[in-house]
Amino acid sequence: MTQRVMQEPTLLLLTALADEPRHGYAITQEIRKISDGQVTMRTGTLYGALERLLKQGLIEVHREEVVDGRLRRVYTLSDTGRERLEAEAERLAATAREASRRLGAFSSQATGSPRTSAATA
Amino acid sequence: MTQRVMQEPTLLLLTALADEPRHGYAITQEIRKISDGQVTMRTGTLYGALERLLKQGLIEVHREEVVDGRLRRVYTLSDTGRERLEAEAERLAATAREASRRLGAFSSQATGSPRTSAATA
DNA sequence: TGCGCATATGTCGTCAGGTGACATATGTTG
DNA sequence: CAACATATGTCACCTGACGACATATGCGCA
Repeated sequence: MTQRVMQEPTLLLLTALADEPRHGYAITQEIRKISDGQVTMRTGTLYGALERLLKQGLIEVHREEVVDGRLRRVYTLSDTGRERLEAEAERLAATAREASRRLGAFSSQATGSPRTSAATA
Repeated sequence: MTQRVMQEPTLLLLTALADEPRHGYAITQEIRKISDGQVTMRTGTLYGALERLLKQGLIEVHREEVVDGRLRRVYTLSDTGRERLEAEAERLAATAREASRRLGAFSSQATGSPRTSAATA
């Protein structure tokens, strides 16, 4: 099946829906909070992603409410989305761990020249 | 500077160079190992990424050797690349942690197998 | 009264980066 | 000698993120 690896903005979006349902604008605010102010999801990314994730069944429309005469859609994680987010988070953590481990492994042997010394040129 | 967030294949590539210098094909094999057999980096991604990362100064040509009459380039992480990888790994870990935390917060009220119990009104 | 800002949803063109298919060449093994 | 691992490389295509723009309401304040 080899599905494409989820990108971070998408992952942040799903994370923003992990604890409770939210509507679009609230999601952008939540993402800013999650990323400690580092990531501002533009509406172009947001609404495109929402549509895509709906189609993929990772999120669902929790309810629709009318506020000030305008339709507001509140989204929620689907069961599939929840499972997927769990898997992605785990995989991401593993990748990050491995990167840190290797970086640490290197710095521990300090400036040791790589085993394979210059073999011609 | 608002640089684009690094994608996972790129991060895996840098990780594959974190402990010791490697040439292209060795990198793909290492990535497979790192990802526990889940990610196979195609040559299209690989050589494109290598060129890009060279241009960005995140990796360097460690040495060039001639094997079987063919040029083989061995790449290594630059100091910048090492710092960048550290930062990315940290950020990734934080994101993954936050996702898990929120998922956990939710599942604490609905622990057990993810049932399709649509309690959502 | 109206100006700017936060809130709020949405569209569209552009672009970076990843994917998959293809090309090419040597060494090894059955 | 066929098939496969090793090895480097190109290219067209597509997805998804980005940035700019459009639009509309409520609210504070000058």
